[in-house]
Amino acid sequence: MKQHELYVPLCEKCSLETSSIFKHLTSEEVEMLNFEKDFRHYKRGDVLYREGNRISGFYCIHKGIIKVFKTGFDGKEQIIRFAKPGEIIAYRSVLSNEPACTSAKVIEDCQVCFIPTEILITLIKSNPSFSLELLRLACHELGEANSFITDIAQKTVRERLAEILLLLMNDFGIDEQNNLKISLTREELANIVGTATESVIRLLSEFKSDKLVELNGRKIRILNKKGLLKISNVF
Amino acid sequence: MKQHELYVPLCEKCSLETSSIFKHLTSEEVEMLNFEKDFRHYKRGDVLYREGNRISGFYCIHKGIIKVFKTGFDGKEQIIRFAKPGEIIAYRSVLSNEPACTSAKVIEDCQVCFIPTEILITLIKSNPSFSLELLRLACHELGEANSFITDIAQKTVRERLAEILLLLMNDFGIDEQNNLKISLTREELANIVGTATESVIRLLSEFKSDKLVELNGRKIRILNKKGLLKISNVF
DNA sequence: CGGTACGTTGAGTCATATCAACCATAGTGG
DNA sequence: CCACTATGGTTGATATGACTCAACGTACCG
Repeated sequence: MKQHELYVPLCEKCSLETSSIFKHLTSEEVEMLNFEKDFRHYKRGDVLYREGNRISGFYCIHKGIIKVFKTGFDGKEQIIRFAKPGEIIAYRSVLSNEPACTSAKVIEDCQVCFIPTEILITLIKSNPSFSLELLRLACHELGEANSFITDIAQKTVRERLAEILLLLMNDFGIDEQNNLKISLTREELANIVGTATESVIRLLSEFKSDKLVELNGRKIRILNKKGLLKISNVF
Repeated sequence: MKQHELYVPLCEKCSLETSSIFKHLTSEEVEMLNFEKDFRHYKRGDVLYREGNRISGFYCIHKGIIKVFKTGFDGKEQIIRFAKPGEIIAYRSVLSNEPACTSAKVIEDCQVCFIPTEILITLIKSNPSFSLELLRLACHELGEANSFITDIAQKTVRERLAEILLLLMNDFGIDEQNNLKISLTREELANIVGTATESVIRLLSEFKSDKLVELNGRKIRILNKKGLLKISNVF
């Protein structure tokens, strides 16, 4: 633990790099954040919090990737979103004053800052620009949720899978060989799309036959973006 | 128009009755609202705004019911939520600074107050309690959206229909004969559940055979709440 | 080496969508 | 007043997308 303290990232630097919601804080407020926050490390598979928990603060991702999901009736996960560096999670439960309605699990080893509820409330009360920024964020996420609802309700699994591949490409990028940078199990893919693992596998290999993607274990190389776009019916 | 001015509801009274997000405003702020807002009437079928529009303010419902929906790829509506007296719509687009991602149409004749964007921003900047209230609202809606996503992704149409009936019962209430107070076409029901009109019709008549509901045109009488609850797999 | 987690494929089933026809109702215009 | 049209509701027949179940391969790990 001790040795980590040296590496604790400074919020002022961090927010410059990530253009995060903290960009409008005064230097005193940033200092307070630096002082009050708790820097933590997590490994793939670690759980940050679980549905039903009361949470005493929110998390700002500094490094790594986290999946935020809900557990359905029969125990099946539904992935709601991912959080990557610069993004925050668990603020929803904290602000709506409800127990967490999602769980958060590490996909890629993480470094995160934990910021207690009181600090969040203090900032909201003292800095209107920060409030507005948070509101924008929440409203933006709400818009994305609405689109997702419409997609799941109306599109076929095939369309959704194509769309998700493109979305992952936009959100996490691709390497030099056009491989998706984010690495997910087939089950996780299924849990985003909202389908069975087997269906994802079958559709992926269809996409492969159609020269839309190339598969190497969990590596997915995007060969034909336009083709996927066409299948996904996004406009 | 002139004659309506007499009937313009006062925000101070309104917010007492509906315990709306405006409850923490100062009396000067309420006065400003009263002065700046525009009181409007709409009839069933009227459209308040459409997807893609830039909106110059948000609406607070005083009377009536509005459906908020997205239009999918093939023109099919997906109902995202309803708004009833005391609730506000379109604040999402205004705050996230994006064009509307939904449309809003009147289900039951409406009286609404239209409040310009500037006023909203002014209030957020000047009154932190109001910001917090708005944040709570947005976060709460986000939580509901997340549940809805999980439901649509994982439950059968049958389960969802049962769930929606109960939800409509909670949100809009029932009359003395246990009839749902809200009156929707079969198509609208389908567009909430995310299914085909014919499927809703068939399932409703199954529910009827199973003595769970009684049907009289658009009137739906809830006969067996526990039965529906069991089908819906809500816990 | 056995165990565990993940990936793949095949076969069979079922829920749900689609297509088509038909009825009821109400509003419209000539 | 009647034909006309539009809208909503219902039912039946048929097609099929997607799920489930089951078996098996692969790889990594202690």
